Amino acid sequence: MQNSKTPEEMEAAFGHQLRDLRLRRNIDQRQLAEQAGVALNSVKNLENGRGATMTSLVKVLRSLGRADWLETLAPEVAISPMQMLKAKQPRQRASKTKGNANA
Amino acid sequence: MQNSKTPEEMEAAFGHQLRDLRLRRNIDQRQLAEQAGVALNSVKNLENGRGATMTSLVKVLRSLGRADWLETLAPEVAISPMQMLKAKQPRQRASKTKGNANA
DNA sequence: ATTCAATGGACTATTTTAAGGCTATTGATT
DNA sequence: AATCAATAGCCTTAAAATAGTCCATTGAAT
Repeated sequence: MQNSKTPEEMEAAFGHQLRDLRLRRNIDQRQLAEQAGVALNSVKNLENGRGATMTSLVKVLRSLGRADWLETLAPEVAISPMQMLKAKQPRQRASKTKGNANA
Repeated sequence: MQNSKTPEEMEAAFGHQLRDLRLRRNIDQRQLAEQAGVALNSVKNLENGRGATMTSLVKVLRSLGRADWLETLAPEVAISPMQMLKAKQPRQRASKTKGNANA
């Protein structure tokens, strides 16, 4: 069963989490905006899910000390040190073979 | 020690993770764009860290089946059922008291 | 080695967000 | 209950992202 939230709702819910993080640090939007190097309006937009850019998000997360979260998206595949040697990765592509890696 | 990556680098690194997710599903950028309901360019921008909106990000994550990730940002604070009763939450604010919640 | 599709990059027009300021609410503190 | 700062919301301008198209590059399959 999928998540039935609309993208708008998801953005708003996400904004709530951002606000929680900020409130736990007990700083106000203005302070966060200053520290992050974005406009106060950008913080408002983020927290209220009214539209924002990745750049603003990254800067704000950084300022909140949660930049590490951005690295938790892709479940890393552990590879052996031996494989590591040949594992250069210049521009992978999706292949045409019938079998899908995972659904 | 903080993460020394610049916001640009972080965005690029994040884009890589997005691409990995897509490749594991073995779909190409065009397919992902269609499914997500965004332009091919938006997917390119996301994966290459060339600037994107929250909206595009949310739509793409949704399409990749990783919308749940968006809910993992704020480490939820478990509160007792008793406290739960008084825990309505209409518009919290940062307070002025000297003690910071956490650094 | 050749073929061909997937990706990167550029360009233009349009839409959206950032930034900065200003006012109205509202919550926390007194 | 009165005060005052934190937040929401709107406005304008500049900057940035979206959408659509085209072409060059390159990886994968033959």
